[in-house]
Amino acid sequence: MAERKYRELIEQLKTAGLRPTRQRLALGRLLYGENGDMERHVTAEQLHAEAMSAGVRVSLATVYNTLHQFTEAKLLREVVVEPGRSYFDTNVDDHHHFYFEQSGRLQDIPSEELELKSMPEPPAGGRIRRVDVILRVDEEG
Amino acid sequence: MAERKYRELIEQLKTAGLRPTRQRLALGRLLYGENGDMERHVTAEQLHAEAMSAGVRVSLATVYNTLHQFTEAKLLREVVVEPGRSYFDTNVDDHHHFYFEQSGRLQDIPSEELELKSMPEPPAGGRIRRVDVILRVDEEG
DNA sequence: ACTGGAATTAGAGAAATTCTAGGCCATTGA
DNA sequence: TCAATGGCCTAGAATTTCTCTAATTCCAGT
Repeated sequence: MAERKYRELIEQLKTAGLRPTRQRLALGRLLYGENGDMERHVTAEQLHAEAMSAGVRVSLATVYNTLHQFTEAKLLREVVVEPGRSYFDTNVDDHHHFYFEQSGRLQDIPSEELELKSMPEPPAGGRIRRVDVILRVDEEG
Repeated sequence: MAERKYRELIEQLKTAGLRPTRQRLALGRLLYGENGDMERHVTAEQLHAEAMSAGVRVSLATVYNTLHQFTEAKLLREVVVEPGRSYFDTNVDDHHHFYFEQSGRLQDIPSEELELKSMPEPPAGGRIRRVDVILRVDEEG
C-alpha cells in the first residue's frame, strides 16, 4: 500500500475516534492495500483467513469488530445479499451491485450506470439514509 | 380467507408440484387469508408463532421448508435486509421496499413510485433475474 | 517508563437456518 | 376402496454466522 494511503488510514481512524492499533492497521492494509483501488467485497471469514495466511495474528471477533467500526466510520459499506451472507465493500461511493447467485460473487455498478427516475417520499418523520440496489444475475451455463 | 383464494392456492401448489398438505394449506391460509390483500412481511419465526397460536401444529423446519418452496413457486418473495433477518413478502408483483432500521419494519413501494432510469447490461452470459431496491429509512425521534 | 482506559483475545453463547433419520400421509392405480 | 409408493413432516441435532464476556494486552499521555 502506498505510504500516502497508509497515513490517510491512520488519519481516518483518528477522526473516527479509533486508535490506530496493530490489528486495525493490518486489516486496513489488507482491505485497501497493495492492489490499491481494486474493488473488494469480503466477508469477515475471508478477511480473517487472509490475515492468518499473511501472518497477522488477529481473532475473528476482532475482525467483526473492526469491520463494523470501519463501516460506522464510513470506510466500508456493508452489503447483505442472502440470509447469513454479508459482504463488506471497500467502495463507499454511491454505487450499486450485481450479485451472481451461483458463485456468490458481487460486482460494483457505478452510479452513473444505474440511476433512479424518481425517489419516493419517505414516510413522515423519516429520512432516506441509503439506497441499495441489487441486480440478481443468473449465470447460465 | 375467501373460498376463491383457497381453491386458487390449492391450484397453485399443484402447478408447482407441491402436494396440498394440511401444513402447507394452513400456512398459506395464514399468509394470504383473512385480511386478504394486506401486504405482509413475515419471518419464519413469526409465521411459526402465528401458526402455534392459531392452534396449527407445525414444526419450525416445515415453516422454513414451506416458505422456501412457496418462494420457489413464486407465491412469495424473500427480502433480506440485515444479516440474520429476512422477510417473506406476500406481494410478488414488481415493487420495492422501505426498510425502517429502528423498528425492523418493511413497507412496500409500488413499482410506479420508483423506477430505474436505465438498466445496466448484465455481464456476458448472465441475465438479470430480479431487481431489489431497498430504501433504508431513519426514523428520527 | 508508568498508568489508566481502550482494544484484543479465546472461548462460550446466541440466533437463524439446515440437516437427518424415522414415521406419517396424500396420491395413484388396481 | 385399499394398499403401495414416494413425497412430506417432525424433533432434535448440527451448522453457520455473528456476538458477548471476562481476562489479558496494548496504546497514549504524563
